[in-house]
Amino acid sequence: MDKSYSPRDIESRLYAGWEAAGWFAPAGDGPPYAIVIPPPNVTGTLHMGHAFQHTLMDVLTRFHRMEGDRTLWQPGTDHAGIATQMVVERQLAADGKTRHDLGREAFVERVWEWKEQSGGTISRQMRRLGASVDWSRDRFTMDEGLSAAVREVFVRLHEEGLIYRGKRLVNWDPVLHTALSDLEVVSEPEAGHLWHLRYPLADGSGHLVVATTRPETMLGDTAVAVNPEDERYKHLVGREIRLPLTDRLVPIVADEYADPAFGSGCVKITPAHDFNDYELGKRHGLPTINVLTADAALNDEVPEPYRGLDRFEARKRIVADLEALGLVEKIEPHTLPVPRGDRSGAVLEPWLTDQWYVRIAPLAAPAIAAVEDGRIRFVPDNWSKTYFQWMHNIQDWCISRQLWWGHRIPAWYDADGNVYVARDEADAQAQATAKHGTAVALKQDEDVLDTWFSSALWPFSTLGWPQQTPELKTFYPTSVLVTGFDIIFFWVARMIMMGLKFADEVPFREVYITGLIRDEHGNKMSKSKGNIIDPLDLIDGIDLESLVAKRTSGLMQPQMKNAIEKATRKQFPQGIPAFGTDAMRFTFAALATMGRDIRFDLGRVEGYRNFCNKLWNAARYVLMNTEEHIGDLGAGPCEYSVADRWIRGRLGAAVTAVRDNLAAYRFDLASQAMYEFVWYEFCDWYLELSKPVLQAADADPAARRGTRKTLLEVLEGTLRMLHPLMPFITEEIWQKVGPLAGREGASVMMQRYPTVAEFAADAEAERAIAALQAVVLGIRQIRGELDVPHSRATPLYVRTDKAGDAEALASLSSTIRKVANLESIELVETEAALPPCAIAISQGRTVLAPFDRLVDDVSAELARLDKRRAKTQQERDKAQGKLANANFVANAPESVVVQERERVAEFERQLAQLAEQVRRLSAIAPSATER
RNA sequence: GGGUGCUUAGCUCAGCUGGGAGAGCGACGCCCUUACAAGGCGUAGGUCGGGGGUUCGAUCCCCUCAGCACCCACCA
Repeated sequence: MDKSYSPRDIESRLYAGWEAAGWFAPAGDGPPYAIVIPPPNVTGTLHMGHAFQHTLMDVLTRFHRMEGDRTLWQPGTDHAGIATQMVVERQLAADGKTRHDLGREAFVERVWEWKEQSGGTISRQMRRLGASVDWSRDRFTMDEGLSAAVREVFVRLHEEGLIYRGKRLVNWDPVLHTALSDLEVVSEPEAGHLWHLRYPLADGSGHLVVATTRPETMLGDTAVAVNPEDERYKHLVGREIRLPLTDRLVPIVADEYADPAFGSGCVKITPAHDFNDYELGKRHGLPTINVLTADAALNDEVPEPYRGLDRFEARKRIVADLEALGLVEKIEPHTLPVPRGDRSGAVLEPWLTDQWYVRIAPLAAPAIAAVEDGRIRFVPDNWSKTYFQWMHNIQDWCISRQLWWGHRIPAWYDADGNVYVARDEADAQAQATAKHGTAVALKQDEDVLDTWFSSALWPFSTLGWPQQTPELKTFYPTSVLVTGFDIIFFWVARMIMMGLKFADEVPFREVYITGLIRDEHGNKMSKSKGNIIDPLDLIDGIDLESLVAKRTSGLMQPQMKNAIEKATRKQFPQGIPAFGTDAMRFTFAALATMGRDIRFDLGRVEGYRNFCNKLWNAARYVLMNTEEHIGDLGAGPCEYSVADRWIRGRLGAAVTAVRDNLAAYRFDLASQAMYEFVWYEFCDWYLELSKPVLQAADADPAARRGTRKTLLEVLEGTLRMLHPLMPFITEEIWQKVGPLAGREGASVMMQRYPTVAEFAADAEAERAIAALQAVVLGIRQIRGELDVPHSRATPLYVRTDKAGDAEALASLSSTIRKVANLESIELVETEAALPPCAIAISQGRTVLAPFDRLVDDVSAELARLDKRRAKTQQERDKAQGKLANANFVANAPESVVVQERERVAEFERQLAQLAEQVRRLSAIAPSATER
């Protein structure tokens, strides 16, 4: 093995082997365990959020596979309607073309081509992550099977009256030319104005002042509203306004919607272009006058001079014209929420169009109940509140999109405008023929469905629904969904509704909501901020120039380039080193704390890269000490030392901790348990304790065999424990260690996950090693604080009050001497007869080393002792203070009081010892004490 | 307006049902001890955001204030 771990050479080789062997597919007859992947955009690339979530899903998948579960991680991709269509349209735009130049059929063909061309990227990247998805079951939302599921659901919902078509006000994107659902609207406050306009009364007796942020919509006004309780205007209700710039007379209506405290208390009402006005218009039977085109320019409903003007152009013109007429009272600056499309960024318009909707309340009720009664559990639980809040206020879902890329709505129209919803055209034709008594020409609806419509079916459509496939029976409901909070409404809620409706069961038992990966300053990672880190660059590394180029190319706002370049050069002066997949995965797991966003810290990755290296070198040590002796292992009896028995038990404890934490989705604590066991117990202690046995010339062969066996078995068990988090390095090492440890099988990934039964605790060994550790830590502390090198050997005296220490230390004395570099170790009853010593005190034990063997000057030791004294005194005073409180003694549980008393006694003992020590040392160096 | 988080060491974060404040990175000192300098050993550093309450006892429970972040709603 090489001296340091280099992930590059091994990772892709190992993955290819696993995949070729078919080990990612569900196997065996254990209990089913299934996760469906949140399908990434088929034309997308992997970002940090994917890498994070995929890591966690893979940890769960690999763990359950090793448990013997029939484990399926279902992969697939999403057609991502708008996003994908936009990409291809942008490509066309580069050639100066639009999709209309190609026509629908050719355009869709072109998108399929792009999908074929770029669709493999995300799969390749997932392979680099080690994701053990069952590629043989890879699905795409526009596969024929999944498309059939979409049509089936649409038709059934329509049959039940849960899908309807209607002319309603929708969020219209005038750039993309499509309707959007409420969820696709992002409203941010933006600076604007409030125009106070004078609307003359029809009888010429004066005017009302209305305040508006959208003066251009006035041409579509059909009323002015005042509050019914507003004394100022009560008498005007029912009278009319002469709408400026038009000839129209509009009524003054009374409605609660008008807030007397806002502006003048009068509101202009434009039912065709405002959601609130639309509702008000319905209440009052007002006409709706649509004054906008699909491009959000003024249409022919408005007076001639304004026709064809863009909405913002029209705004200027109308305000100017009103000003000329003396009808503008004042203009105030005003901050208002501006609705924009989440993809296009265009300012949206409420616009009257025919759209398809899902009547959602009947679907929402059972979905709410499923979470309320615990059939679905959110982790962390507080996300269920978010879910409930949205579900209780849910609005009908606009599912039609005026796009070309997506599932075409399965509805056909005849010449009379009758609609036939059907699974296919033949069925629609049959319906039409029945109605008309003869075959008629039909035309399919031009619209496609919202991408999330097909995503909502993902947990069962990928398993073959509506066929009752064996996979569906086995793996539905799936075990857990791992996803981000940002798509709880878009996706999670809708899967629950559709799953309950069509698969008769919840789609998953648990929903683990991950935090969002942010940069080191807590900012969202985004291309435009230039703070993106490509997960593959963490794995393979990247030099500074390439990183800068990557971050500054293709920017939407080129003026950001310099700032981004500067920040990047400052943050990564050396670029990013190659950390390897396992280090990155371990980092994600370690950062996966509950309910919190994650600031991605490169320092952590480096730390876990070092951890990989540590494991690698520990394995080197084990192999160096066992490989040549493998034949001897079975050649005679084995004798297991205290340390051997201890480390087995410690591994068992770590396994328990990992299992418990994985069950609770505490990936952070699971990774911590792994880290601490490997580094602090296995490497720092056990490997050191094994050296005296293996290296001493006179060691007992049986003891050597015991230690060699333990090294192999504990390392092998450790590799299995680590494998779900660090698949590559564990596999690489296991290929050598597994067979030596007597394991059969071709891969660690197909081994059983370790159990506590394999690595049982040994209380006696724990006690003995605790004594050993106390002694070793004592002399280390003395040497460390006195700046004495480890190489300076010394005799050591130990005084102990702990039962069993004497035997333990006696039996371990040669080991301790070697590990701590001691000339001798001797148990003493009293310190009186000892030479002047440096001292280290721990609970119940005192370690002493003749200080003249360590340092020349006693003052250093006296300074040490004084620091210790101050610290100990502080602790004692604190404990004593508690006991001085009569209420504490009276009310606290007996055990707590006893514990506190014992602490005081222990501190007193230590203080006395320190004082005695000072006295003795001062005797040889009086000058030092008189300082 | 409604809701949800967060505030603990210089930085990034743990801290389970209230009883002696932890880790990683960074800092400092010593050590090239034949698995590992991507290492070993040791040390320093915190009034747990402020205030109040409950309690014998609060980082933890309650109230309140401040700051930060996010989600939903959207008074023209």
